[in-house]
Amino acid sequence: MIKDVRERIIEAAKGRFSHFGYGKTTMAEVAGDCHMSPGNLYRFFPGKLDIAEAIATADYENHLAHLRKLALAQNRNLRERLRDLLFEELRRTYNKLERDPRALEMAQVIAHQRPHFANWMLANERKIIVELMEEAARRGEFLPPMNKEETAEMIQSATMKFRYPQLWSKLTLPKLERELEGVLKLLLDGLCPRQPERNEEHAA
Amino acid sequence: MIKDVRERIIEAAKGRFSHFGYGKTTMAEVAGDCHMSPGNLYRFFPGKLDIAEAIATADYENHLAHLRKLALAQNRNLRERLRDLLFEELRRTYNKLERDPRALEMAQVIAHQRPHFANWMLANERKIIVELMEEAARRGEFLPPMNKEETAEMIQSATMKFRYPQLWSKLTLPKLERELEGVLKLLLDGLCPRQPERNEEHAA
DNA sequence: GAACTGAATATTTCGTTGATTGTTCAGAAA
DNA sequence: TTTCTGAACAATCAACGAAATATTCAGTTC
Repeated sequence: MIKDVRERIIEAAKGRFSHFGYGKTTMAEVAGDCHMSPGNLYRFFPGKLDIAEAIATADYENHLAHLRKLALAQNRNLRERLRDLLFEELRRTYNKLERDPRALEMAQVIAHQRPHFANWMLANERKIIVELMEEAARRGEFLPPMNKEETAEMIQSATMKFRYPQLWSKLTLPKLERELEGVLKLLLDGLCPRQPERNEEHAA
Repeated sequence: MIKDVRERIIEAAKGRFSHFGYGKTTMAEVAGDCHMSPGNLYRFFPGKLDIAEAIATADYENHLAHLRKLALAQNRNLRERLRDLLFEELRRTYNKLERDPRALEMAQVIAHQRPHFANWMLANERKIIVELMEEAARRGEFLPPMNKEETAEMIQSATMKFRYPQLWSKLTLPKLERELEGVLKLLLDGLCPRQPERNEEHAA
């Protein structure tokens, strides 16, 4: 049962990080779990943070595949698929933190030290939203003429609150879901019907 | 020229806070500026943080009055007034931070030590959005049947990103405005026309 | 007695130091 | 040659005493 060394390191680190937290885990411990010296870890990863990033990346890519399935589900229409997508993201974040509060520490460390990581996640999800809309167009579901990339960006903007646990301030999952439901309804249906705009001088 | 003592304290503190920052300002200095002893400050404020809160409150109530004017402007319709409102909030936050980076420190201290303060601000603005919609209904502008309180909450949810500079990550004001413009358009017009929903089992 | 002082006290912040831990690398092991 | 070790080094952290500062209050002033 010889696993790839890199994989063994990741497994060991995953166990330590989720048991004791990122900060309280030492490279020596991870190395010890793998029956190797600390120095040897650096042949496989540039540093401790990169181990955490590898763990997060693998986990996230899993999630991403799941999201893509929801976004392209055959038996559901545009609204339903967008809803499934956004709800799933919210639930995953919420449940992960609920089950394992130490996940928050890792998320924060990575977000702080590797700002590009959060951007990369957002870009991935935006791509899925675009695919979702393209698929809808292909199926003949009605969509107003629009720039799909831009629309996806706006959908993300409008649902930003549900991606940052720091903004949730004690709200329970049901309350968050109710709120997301409301935002989504507004995004899909609009507050008021289209009407001729008088002019556009404000945005300059 | 005898000003109310409380007012003089606030003025002195405002000067110190915006010059040197909240953390670098001592009660002794504020007292000195008012030609009084540190102890005397406590006859007018329970503590240092309360002086900061008083400053923020006064400043914010000013802003609020301005927002209300925009929200109820006679010569503009629902869309335009909502737009004016949300843009003004964004611009105010952006400009305040741009002009005076020390404002961020105060905002953060207050938000952290007095969580109710941020909630109070949100509630005030929500109230204005409700008034805006009620006024629109009164003027005969079309609005779909809906709970106005709840709709206002959702509008706030969807524009949360524009209230938290920490989420802006280097975006310039024009870029933020473009983004708010897009979100607003989506909120008002909707992504796709209403259609019968098949069922509602997801939210459970 | 109401307004205020300023020294005393309680709390927080700060800088230093020792210990811990991340990282490197010269060389051993295979 | 490739893989790995472990001691050396550098960066970070935690503890703790000292200084700074917020807050209190017995007493003074008017």
